Amino acid sequence: MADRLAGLIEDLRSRGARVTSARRHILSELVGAEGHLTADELAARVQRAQPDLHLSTVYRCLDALERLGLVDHVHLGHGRAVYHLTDDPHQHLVCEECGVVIEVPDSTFAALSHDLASSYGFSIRPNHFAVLGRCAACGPTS
Amino acid sequence: MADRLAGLIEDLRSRGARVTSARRHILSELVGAEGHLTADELAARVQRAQPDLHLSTVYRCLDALERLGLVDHVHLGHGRAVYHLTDDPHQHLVCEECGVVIEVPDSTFAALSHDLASSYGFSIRPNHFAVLGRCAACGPTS
DNA sequence: CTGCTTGCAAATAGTTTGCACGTTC
DNA sequence: GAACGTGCAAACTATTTGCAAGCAG
Repeated sequence: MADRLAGLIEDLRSRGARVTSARRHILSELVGAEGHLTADELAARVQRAQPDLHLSTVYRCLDALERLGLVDHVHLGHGRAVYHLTDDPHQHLVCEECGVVIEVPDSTFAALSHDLASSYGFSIRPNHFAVLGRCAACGPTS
Repeated sequence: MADRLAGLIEDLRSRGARVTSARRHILSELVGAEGHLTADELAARVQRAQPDLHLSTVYRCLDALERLGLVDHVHLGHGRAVYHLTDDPHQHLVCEECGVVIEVPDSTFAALSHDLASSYGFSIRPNHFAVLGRCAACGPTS
């Protein structure tokens, strides 16, 4: 876990981006949470250690990290986006009833991805879409 | 086409909802456009015939129509939602580069839907998610 | 006529931006 | 010390809501 963070920091540095306190904390929280954090949540968590970190800084950091390819975001339907690290590729199932987010391996979408490529020439962007529906606990759509 | 509109109006009436000028126009535009309209676009089109129709009314109408099951909306990633009629079920592929929306039949997702149901007990909500990626014209993710 | 609908203005949520100051390399 | 990053306030976009007036049933 500490190794993973160290690797990410190293990535940052090696691509010529500056390693700041805000970025270090944000990456650290993302590693700790294993993804799925909104900008809000991320700000709240980092602020426990660094109270004057502003929400807009979180957005700018995430934007920079995304541009560098370390982070990606997914829109979960009703506005708010969640951010996660790009290593450990996965897709998201979101329950519209209870809001739970289930991670599923990329391989689940391999067949679909292939079909869409051959039928429509369309390339799915990995890690960047959420599938909406209802989870097992909430039962099928009534 | 006129028949389709008449059927929708009838649906409205039979479920006890009031048939207003705003609702009639909105349904008419949705039929004419074959879906994929944002609230903005919808307002602009209806305003050609009924200039004082307010955007908030469009949202309220769409909300009512959605509650009645005639209309559904999809979030295309960066905020704005598009609305479409619920008959003629289909899914949406959205190109992140050029924004084009490609409709594909529900059947394309049948296998995925089945897999997710059996592996995770998760029921995909039909017609309510968009798949992001890149269209044939824009080429695969660089 | 009674309540569902609408127009309008103002509020909200999520995110972005301008600018002056602080920090990293 | 030059360029990049951050804090803060204000702008912006998409959508929702309160309220008084309007129209459908």
